[in-house]
Amino acid sequence: MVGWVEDPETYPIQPKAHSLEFLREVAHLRPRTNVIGACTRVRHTLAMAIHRFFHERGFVWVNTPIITASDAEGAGELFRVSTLDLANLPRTPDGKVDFSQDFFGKEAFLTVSGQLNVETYCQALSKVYTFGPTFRAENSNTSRHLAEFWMIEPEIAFADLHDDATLAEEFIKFLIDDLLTRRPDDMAFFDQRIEKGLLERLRHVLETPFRRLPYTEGVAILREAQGKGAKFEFPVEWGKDLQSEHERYLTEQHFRQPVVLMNYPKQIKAFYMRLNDSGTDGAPGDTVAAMDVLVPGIGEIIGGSQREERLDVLDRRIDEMGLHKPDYWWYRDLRRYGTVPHAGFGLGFERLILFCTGMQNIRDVIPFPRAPKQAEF
RNA sequence: UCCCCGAUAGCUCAAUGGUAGAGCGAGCGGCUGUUAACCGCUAGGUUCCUGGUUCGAGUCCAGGUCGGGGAGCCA
Repeated sequence: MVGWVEDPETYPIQPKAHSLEFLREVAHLRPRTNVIGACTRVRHTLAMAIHRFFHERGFVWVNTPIITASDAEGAGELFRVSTLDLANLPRTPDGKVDFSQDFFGKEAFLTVSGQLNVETYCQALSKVYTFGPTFRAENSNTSRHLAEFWMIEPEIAFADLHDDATLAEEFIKFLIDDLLTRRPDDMAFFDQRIEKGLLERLRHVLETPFRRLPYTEGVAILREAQGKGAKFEFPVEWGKDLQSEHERYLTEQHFRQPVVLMNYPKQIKAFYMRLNDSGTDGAPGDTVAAMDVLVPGIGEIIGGSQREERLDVLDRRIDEMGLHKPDYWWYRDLRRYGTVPHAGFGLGFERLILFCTGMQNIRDVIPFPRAPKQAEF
């Protein structure tokens, strides 16, 4: 140890319990505390395990770009990347900002997902994944959202939705098992101080097969539960997305185990998800091969799908959703020049850490959280 | 962005509209084979900001800022 605390009167970290809220305000000093230290080691261990899981199975890590010119998924607000002088913006004749004079010669943003990019490498290398930072400019003020977070997105060729679900289940179980084996000290700490019963919860996930069921059946179960007196704030109706309370009822009350919900109504899912045959799983309307993995205590932790490989169907979906087809020219090319069925999913790294540690606030499991009005350190 | 709650000493929190306190921490001294120990003394405050009501505001009112919980969006 070098040096002394120059003024003990003002040194904020004391030999006593501090609130996590307070420690967030001293993010440059909080790594010296036991909780943040444990979170940081667990984060590292999980990151290593993620790479090992994929590497051992022949996946190739693809570094997708952080700066992108396409709002690929249409998912969420984007952070703009620009070198234009904000005080003196170049204008086109009709008064709009002239982005042709910007650094990239067009509008550019921070990525919201590496998925569309990683699909291009999936078409060549079969088993690939991304693991890197992702950005959402949404004004989300919750304990589960960050403006900058890390995401894991595997993509596998010659695979359908069930292959995807199997990969997701093996992935989650591998990570939990690896973490319990390599960090028993930190995990005992979390079990004792952060969430009583954490180890039991994780072992239960490890030992229980994930329950797969169609969205349509999930809706039926929820409506039946309502008939028996279960109260939900939001209505349960086929064709609407399930609310957090519905997802948590299924995984925490009804099944008491991880649940993979599959085959959602097409109108609530993204354009690139593969259209199912009409009536799949007895659905009253058209569905797509999408899945959400729900776990007790967190709710949705993984979202994935089989991708639409048929160009004519893909084009119809792009039109239906009012998207601008020319923006997706290279994504469509993947179908024009030979393609294979493929599938993948996305997992928020910090949400995984919450799930594995019992920590409550996502801002405590990333070293320097970025959120609305928060970028101090 | 919406709903609810909050902001007072370094930290965690008290304070019927009437002199701002405690515990912990800190400094000094004492005691003690201590383990988040004990005793005494001392220092430490623009009560988040702006405005308003009032003889008088930490307290009541309005607006704002920031934080927490929940929701939406989603990962």
